[in-house]
Formats: sequence, structure tokens, C-alpha cells
Amino acid sequence: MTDNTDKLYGKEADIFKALSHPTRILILYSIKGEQHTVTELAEKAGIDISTMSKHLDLLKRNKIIVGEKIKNTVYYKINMSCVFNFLNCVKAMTSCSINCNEEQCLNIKYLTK
Amino acid sequence: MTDNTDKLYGKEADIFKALSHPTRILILYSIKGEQHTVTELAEKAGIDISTMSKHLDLLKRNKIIVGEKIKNTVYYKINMSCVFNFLNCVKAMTSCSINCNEEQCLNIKYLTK
DNA sequence: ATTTTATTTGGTAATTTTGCCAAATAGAAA
DNA sequence: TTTCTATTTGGCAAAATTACCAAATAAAAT
Repeated sequence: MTDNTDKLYGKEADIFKALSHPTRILILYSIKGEQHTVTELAEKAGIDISTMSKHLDLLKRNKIIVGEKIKNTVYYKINMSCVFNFLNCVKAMTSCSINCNEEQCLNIKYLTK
Repeated sequence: MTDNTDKLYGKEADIFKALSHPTRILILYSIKGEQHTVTELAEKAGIDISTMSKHLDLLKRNKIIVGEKIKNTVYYKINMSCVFNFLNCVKAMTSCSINCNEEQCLNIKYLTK
């Protein structure tokens, strides 16, 4: 990839990269309704706390989530909630049959829900 | 990451992973208005045709774009157009100051455009 | 002041991604 | 059929990501 492409589209690509791991999607859905701590999320995901801390840090650096420290504990919550709009479309697409387009997928989702 | 997390969120993460490279964002914007071929896109991006072909293949496997073959040439176009809705939000966030949330970013974008 | 609690950071091995070249494929044109 | 054109695939080295353990922070509780 050229420097020019990176300059033009690197920031946008970085947001997608920050979202491109199953554990980080789990984080989003977990803190959608209520705030959670690293310890809670690590336990829920079944991974090491240090690993979860690094996943949270990546989402935080990209302003997708924010953490609020109260006493010794950091509570994480969503900052970029538009990600859920896109996740709805993604879920419609991935649960749709193999050769359909977005419009068809969203229609199927609408008809069957 | 556990098998369970991958089973639950792997598909969604794969879509984000497919979008997580500057060259692949360039592809999206390039074919948003009009269809393009591998050769054209490789030239625009300044990279090898084979490299561009692999980027397109990844987007195609994830149903984000589709290719239509006419004679010897494959024309690529967008299949999952909801990605541009999300890109609008992403651009608002990334061009916003350091500590703001989505609502503030979108307001700023609204006020300044 | 010392201990406990919650979290982050450093180090590192295993895995995955990326990008070029060269070769293969598929079909159109001559 | 042979040649030409457009694209894809295989191979490989460089770079990036991931996940664990161990160690470091930072502040609350005792």
C-alpha cells in the first residue's frame, strides 16, 4: 500500500481494524446495556485479564468506547453507538443466503422477524 | 480467544477485518459511483495488480462487493451499501476533537457543513 | 506503612496478513 | 490454432497481530 492511500484512508481503516476481532465484538454487545470492568469482561470471554485489557485499550484509543475510573475500578461504556446500526446490517447480510445483496437481506430480515 | 467467542462473533468480526485496510477503503469509495476493473483500481492505488486482485477477492468473499464478468473483464461494484452509512459516522468521529462522543461529533459536522 | 485490589505494561512465541514476482488460467481476437 | 488480454493463484519474506505470563502501577483498605 502507498503512503498516499494510507494518508487518505488509514484512519477509517484503523476503526475497522479496531473492530475486527471476535473478543472486541463481544465487548461491544456486553457493554451495550450496562457498563463493565476488565475483570468482568475477561471472565465472560474466558481469557486472561491482561489480554482483555489490551483489547479494551485498542477500542478506547479509537474512541469506540470510553472508560470511567471510580475508586480502583474502571467502568467501560460505548462512545460510538453508530457501530450498532452497522452491526445490524452486517448480521442481516451474514445470516442471509449466499448470493443475495443488502436489499434482499434486509427484506428477508424484515419479513421473518 | 475461545472457540465460543469465535462461534458467536467470528462472522461479524470477519466483515470488519475485510474492511480494515486502507487499500480496501479506497476500493469502496472508488466503486461507489461507477464500476471499476482490477487493472484500473491497481493503477489508481499504485500497487501490483495481483495485490489488488487479492484485496478485491477478500471483499468479494465477504459479500461487500460483487464482480460481473463481461468478455475478458471483471467489473466490480458495491453489494453492501450500508457500509457508507457507517463510514459517514466514522469520518465524523475521526475528524472530531480528541475527547468528544458521537453525538458531539455529528453535531459539529452538522453545524460546520 | 503495609497489604490488597484492579488494572496496565513489557516481553515473547505463535499465528496471520501483506505485497511482490512468477506462473497459471480463461476466454477473446486474429 | 495461436496469440493476446485480463485476471487469479502459488510461493515466500517482511510486517503486524494475538495471547499468555510476569512484572509494574496506582490507589483503596487495613
